[in-house]
Amino acid sequence: MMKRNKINTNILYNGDSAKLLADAALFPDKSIGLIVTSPPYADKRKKSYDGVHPAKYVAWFLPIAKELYRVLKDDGSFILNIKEHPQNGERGTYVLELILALKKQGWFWIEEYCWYKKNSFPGKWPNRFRDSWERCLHFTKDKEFKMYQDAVKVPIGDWAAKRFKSMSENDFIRHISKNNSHLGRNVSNWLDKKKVYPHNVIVFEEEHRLYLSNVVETAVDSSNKNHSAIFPLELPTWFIRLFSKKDDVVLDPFLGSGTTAIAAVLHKRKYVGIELKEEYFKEAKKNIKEVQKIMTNSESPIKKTPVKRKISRK
Amino acid sequence: MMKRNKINTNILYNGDSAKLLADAALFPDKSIGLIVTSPPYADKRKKSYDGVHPAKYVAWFLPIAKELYRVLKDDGSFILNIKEHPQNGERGTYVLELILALKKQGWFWIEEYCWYKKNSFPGKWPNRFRDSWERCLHFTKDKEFKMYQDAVKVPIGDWAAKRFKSMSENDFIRHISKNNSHLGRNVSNWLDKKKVYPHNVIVFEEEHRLYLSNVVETAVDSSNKNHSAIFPLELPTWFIRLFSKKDDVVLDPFLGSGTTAIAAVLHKRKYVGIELKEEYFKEAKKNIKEVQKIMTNSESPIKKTPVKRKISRK
DNA sequence: GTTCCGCATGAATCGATAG
DNA sequence: ACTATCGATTCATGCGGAA
Repeated sequence: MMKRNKINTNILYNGDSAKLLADAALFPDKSIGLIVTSPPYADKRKKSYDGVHPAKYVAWFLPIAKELYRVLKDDGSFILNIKEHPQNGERGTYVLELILALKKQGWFWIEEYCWYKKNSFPGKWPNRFRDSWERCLHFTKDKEFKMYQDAVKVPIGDWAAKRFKSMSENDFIRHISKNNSHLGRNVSNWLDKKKVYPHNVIVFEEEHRLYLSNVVETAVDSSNKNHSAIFPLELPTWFIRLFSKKDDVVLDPFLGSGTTAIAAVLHKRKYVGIELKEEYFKEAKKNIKEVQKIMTNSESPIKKTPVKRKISRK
Repeated sequence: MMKRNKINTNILYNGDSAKLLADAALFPDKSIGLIVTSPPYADKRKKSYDGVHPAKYVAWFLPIAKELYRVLKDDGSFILNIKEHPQNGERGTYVLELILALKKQGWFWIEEYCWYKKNSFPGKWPNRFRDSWERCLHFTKDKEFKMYQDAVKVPIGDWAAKRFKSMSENDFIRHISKNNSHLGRNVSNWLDKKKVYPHNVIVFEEEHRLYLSNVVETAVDSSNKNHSAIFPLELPTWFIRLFSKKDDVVLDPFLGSGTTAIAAVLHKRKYVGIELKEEYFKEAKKNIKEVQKIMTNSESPIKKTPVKRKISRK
């Protein structure tokens, strides 16, 4: 029988994903429960990241995906956040080609979640509107996989979330019970109980906001600020809740400044991160350390109500 | 010089799109300004429509697309509303393959709009959530094409958030007590405020609702009710406003019960529709006739405020 | 302690200009 | 002709200061 190494967790590697992942001593077979990543997009951010030419994108990604397949547990999931940019006025096709290629590699393309980003970059062009959504592609090795749907249930939504967004829940209940007798006090129960499953369009409304203690917020903020890719904490959080449980190992082979790992730590998952650029690597390390410190001190740094900030966000 | 026939407009054909479109006497080159359609999806709705096997979908669609290319004006647009269904637990790839194949045919893939359907079909599955979005693929023949962005501008910002922020508590209470008209007093001011360009996620909120006179509503309702593909009037309307102007010719080669044509008539565009099933063809004809009748009687049957309904919507 | 208004800014894109 | 750079365009959000 083959001897299987145990994977080192809660660790960051500064290096090339393709090479590091290929090292079975570092990354044993089937040692990862969930992969969540947002790789560098093709031909973008040349200055701050290593741009990959669109025509070579699939070829560049496939060897990495092959190792991801190897290291993922059979019932694990691989979430790929990506969106093709316009090139010469039309959308590039490399993401479509990548999906087809990954399937040939053995992956099942279970689902395409739509991440609807309401605050997309402004701008105006003669041929298109602002790009306000990205693909979150869900791949698995097996058609049977772990999915913890209850972990991402949301308040019933439309009503409360949309129309009374700016009010806290308590204010909301107070107003209702004061002014509208036919809804009465049950609203409180109703709000607590009435949680529903989300759908495959992911929108981070007020109810998804994570309110963190100051230190964590600062760490997260700085992770978002200096990395050119905005990957809000809420996004990996959602998938970590949905596709992993406590103590599972979460891998991000393009960690950036650490958002996926931070989300993992906050949810008591183990993380493994890889980042090529030393600058981001160092920052990720620093940010994660901050969050870990909090986690050892407090049981639950995730608040459901805003925490007064001491430190300016600047 | 080649003699060019003029296309007959405001007409429906009961027959096969591939064959009818190939008839250059009926459909001269470059005679159509905009194509909006939601073709039968692969392998679905077998009972009510002609299902196409997923593996044969691209091959089935390409000859049609070739004729669409021929009949479309050089500065026109082709909007394809489609979404692959899960098959054996994973998403099918035929839509991806179709995009790639259409590009080979000469089409430019300008954009993929995401139609976010908030009230998606209910259901619960172990491996996926409810499917709440569909692709609206935008193809053109040329990188220069007509786009009337001002025609689809929307009131600024996100509804509820801004609205309630600027309302006094009194307004808010009155608002609640009014209950189901979410429009309090101040909101009318608010609605008149600045309009902004939308983005590439299409959500039909309250402000997009089209309030129609009773007869039109009845026609539209019945068109939606009996056709198995739910294609709300708002969807073709949005694209018709965005990519065509008055008197342009709008084609839907899979007309169903007439929604695209109804939207065209309501906006004083000319329509051409093709529908294979006689049942839908007849219904479309009836529905469109109703709407046309209204249009000759009234200048603008599109109301911005609700019209009292005489007939229950069920 | 609140709410409100103003302002900076962010995974952008196109077209023109320059090399 | 082809690539590189720059300016113009645009809006949701969160923060800071004022009322």
